[in-house]
Amino acid sequence: MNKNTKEITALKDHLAKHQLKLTRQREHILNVFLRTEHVTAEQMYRQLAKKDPHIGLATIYRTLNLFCEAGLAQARHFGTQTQYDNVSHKGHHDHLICTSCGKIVEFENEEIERLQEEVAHTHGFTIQTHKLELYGLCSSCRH
Amino acid sequence: MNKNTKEITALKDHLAKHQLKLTRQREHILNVFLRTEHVTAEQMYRQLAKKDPHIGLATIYRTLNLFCEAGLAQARHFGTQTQYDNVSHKGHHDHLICTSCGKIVEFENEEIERLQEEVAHTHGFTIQTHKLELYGLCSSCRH
DNA sequence: TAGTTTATTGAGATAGTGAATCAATTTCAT
DNA sequence: ATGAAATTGATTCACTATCTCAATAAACTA
Repeated sequence: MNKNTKEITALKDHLAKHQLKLTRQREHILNVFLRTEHVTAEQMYRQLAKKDPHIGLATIYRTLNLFCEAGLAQARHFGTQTQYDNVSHKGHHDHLICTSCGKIVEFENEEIERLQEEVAHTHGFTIQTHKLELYGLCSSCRH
Repeated sequence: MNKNTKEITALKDHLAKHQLKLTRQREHILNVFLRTEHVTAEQMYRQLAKKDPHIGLATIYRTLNLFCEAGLAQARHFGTQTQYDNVSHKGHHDHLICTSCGKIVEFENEEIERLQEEVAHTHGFTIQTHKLELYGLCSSCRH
């Protein structure tokens, strides 16, 4: 336990700044969330529904959105669903997604990030966040 | 007129290859679609609903998906909606999106594309397509 | 600690997007 | 022109995510 101290502190900071409260549910959802890489609200709900007393679906949605605002999670629209990525323990990362088997590989590339800043600057934009997804075939699916 | 000849031909090719038919609706939707950069099915529907006889919403969805399969359009999940981008007259392009006013600026960057290939290669992936979106504030919204 | 204020929760209702259904219609090869 | 096959459009349906609101819980104050 308590590799999560840092994240719980980050959450508490955010809550304090916005006059929000630390609830049993929020803490519970955070603990489960920190153990995953990518998760949908629905998956999270099923994961938590086993416990008793269980947590309502609306609360899962609200809390995952809260995590996004607190910088602990990042929402990613993937097909028809929204995936919430855990970005607390590692910096921002981008994704390589296999269109055949669905495998997701994360990566980071300083040079690409730098070029993004450059592009944004030439168009007068200040970047807040970005999303880069590469779709293709992984080595096993290419045969 | 008929800068669109090329695209209509591309559509006809696709239809022929898949035993599909060229209908008044498909032609009509294509003509309107080619005049736009980004559009949702709903926007397209309202755009076309003025005409008489008007075109059903289901047909819009089906046809925009058809355009994607034919390589004339590209679907992009933006928040809860799906935007269809016109990619017929220009190559693939990426987006700068203002989180305040919603303005979308397109850009292309050879160097970034090259680095993407590089990253994919080191992970054993073969890229089919990609999506790069930079979110931030445009010059007017930054004040 | 008890009391009070304020945010949160959960169950269900609601909104919205996109796809499925199917009878009527249109396309297109013959 | 004819007929097989695809398409259309109105509607229904499935699904995701948000909203509503009474009941509850958190956190501040005395």
